[in-house]
Amino acid sequence: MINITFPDGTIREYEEGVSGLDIARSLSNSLARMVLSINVNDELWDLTRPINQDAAIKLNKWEDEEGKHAFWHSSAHLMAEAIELLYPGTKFGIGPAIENGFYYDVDPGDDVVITDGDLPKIEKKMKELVSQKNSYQREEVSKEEALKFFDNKGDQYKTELISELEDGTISFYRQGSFTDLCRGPHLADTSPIKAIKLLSLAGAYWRGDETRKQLTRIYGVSFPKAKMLEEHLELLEQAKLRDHRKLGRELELFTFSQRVGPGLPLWLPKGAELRERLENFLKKVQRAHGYEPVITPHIGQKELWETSGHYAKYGKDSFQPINTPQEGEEFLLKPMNCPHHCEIYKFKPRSYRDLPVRLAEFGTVYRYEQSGELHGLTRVRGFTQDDAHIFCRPDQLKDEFMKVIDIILYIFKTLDFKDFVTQISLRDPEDSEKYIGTDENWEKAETAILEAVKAKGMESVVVEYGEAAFYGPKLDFIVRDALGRKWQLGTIQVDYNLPERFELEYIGADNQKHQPVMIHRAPFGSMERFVAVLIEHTAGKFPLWLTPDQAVILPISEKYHDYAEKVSEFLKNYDIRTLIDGRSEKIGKKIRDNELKRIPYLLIIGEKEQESNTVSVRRQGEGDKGVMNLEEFAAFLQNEVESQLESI
RNA sequence: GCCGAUGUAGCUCAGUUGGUCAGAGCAGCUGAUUUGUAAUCAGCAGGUCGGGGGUUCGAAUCCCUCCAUCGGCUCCA
Repeated sequence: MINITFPDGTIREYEEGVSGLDIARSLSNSLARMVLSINVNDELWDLTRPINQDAAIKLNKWEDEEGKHAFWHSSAHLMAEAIELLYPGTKFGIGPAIENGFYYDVDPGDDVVITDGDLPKIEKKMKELVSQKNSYQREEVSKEEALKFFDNKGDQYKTELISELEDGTISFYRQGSFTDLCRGPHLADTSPIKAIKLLSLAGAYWRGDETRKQLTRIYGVSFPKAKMLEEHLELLEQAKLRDHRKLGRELELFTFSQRVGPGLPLWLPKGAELRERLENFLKKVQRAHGYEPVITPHIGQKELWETSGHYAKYGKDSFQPINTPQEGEEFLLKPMNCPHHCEIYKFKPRSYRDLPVRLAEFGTVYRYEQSGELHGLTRVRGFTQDDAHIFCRPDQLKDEFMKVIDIILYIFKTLDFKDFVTQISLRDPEDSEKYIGTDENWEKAETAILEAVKAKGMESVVVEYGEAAFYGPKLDFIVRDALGRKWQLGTIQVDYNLPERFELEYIGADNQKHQPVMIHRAPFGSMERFVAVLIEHTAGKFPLWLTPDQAVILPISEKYHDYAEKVSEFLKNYDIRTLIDGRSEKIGKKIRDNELKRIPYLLIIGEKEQESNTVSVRRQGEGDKGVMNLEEFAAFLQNEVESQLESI
């Protein structure tokens, strides 16, 4: 007999060789039906794998990540089986469970192309296979056997994977006619997989390497209940309604023009209004934190970026130099603002007493992103960074870094961004070629970030190696869009390299020259990306202080149209933007209902209101706020905006 | 850049196997209506069917090519 310890601490005795499924059955039949995988001493196991010693276990159901993982991983194998039957000779890459479903990378051979239209066929085959209730069987194999098996099959992808594994750690899983190299765990059999949907198809380089073959990646999702699939698909549909590209057009915030060029957004009046409100908000915050605004041109001599090191690294893949009538003269559209700001720092000798110098600019930059990378407003070729560079003494670095963290957290809080991830991006220790600067400088910069983050008590921060900028490590703030894709917004980067390259200095208390440290930072990241994510987070219902049109004026008949115009003009003086409902408006547009719903205030005017120089105020979703004269309303609204900002 | 898909009026979409297939709704314009809030009525106007080539007696429909967009991959200063 062996002792099995449950998560709640209770211990029960079982026969040696008992399986997770046996244990679940011993507790209740319904549990046995719902359980999908098991943790044995914190290792993920199959339910059917025998337990031969005392162990602490946890049974994983659908609700547990580990349960879902096994479910989707098994679904991936099932899909592979279906594909192998439909496309004999297909070779398989990897097929993992992912956050929302699973995929498998397959190589059906050079003459075979799998397209969207084939997905239903594969789906159907999978469902057939499910009904066979094949079990997933684990088998430990030697490296030699494993290599031989896939060599016979001619699957070079699997043999490549196996050759990197250590003998004695290799296992196969079989279900039906399909055998895969796999660590597991898997479901006991296919029967729980009740609902399957293959979602999309994409090319994916083998092992993520651009120089290697591109396999066909098939994405799918599966569920234990048909209803759950329906709900999942419904959720995806809902998310599409919040897509910033759709709302951006509907709300008339921004557009693109093929004639202007891909990735070059055109901000429409309302979008520009929204953006301006955001910029003003940030300017106010920055003023309070000792930042000084600067303005620099959109181009600069190529030499600037040769000095910074950017040209050597990105020159070929950038917008190419601008030539002038002067032979040999070359300018670049600026892909970043740092060199310009460095030159501003150098404008005059700096004393240690002057530091930190914080130079801020909404700087528009141009980067030639790969065509396939462009994405609405989140990835564009011309965008405006809410950029600033802080030049400080080494002893001020940690404190300055922490202050920037405060600003970013404040802004995220203000805009109600709760679901963000913070990530420390360090260099890849294996690949020093990718980075400029000395090891010593990198050490210092990385240590500074780690210390600042620690001092801030940021616990959930993730450390990623190889994600650093080529000139320095950074702390990134990452937010998800409507469809769950991650986008980096705020960023803070520590840089010892540019100060060196630009020979920045200050005179210390010892009357000697010293080199300042530079912090690059952008709380929004870029106005474009930030607005995109903001649109998706708010579904186009912006907070009052940001919303482009804060009130809609409704004259109940044409007679009051002139008065409506007057009200609108009056409120403009208070920075309150209004729309006039067009039903009674001879010239003008009728406001669509869904648009009207997004405007927070409704001002109704009729005879009574016109005579008394007032408006009847309604707040969307809250009802009547009473009759107010125009000054009162302006004050009321401004008050609301203030209190909204203060309550943050 | 790579893989797959898509591209018909400002927007959302119909257009079966190539032969009145250039259509509808919304938006727009012109009249009428004057309404205290999820679509007032009538009429008009809108498109080299993404661009260019080709096949055909005939192409929105088939083929080639370029462009843009979408889903991914790679990239992301």
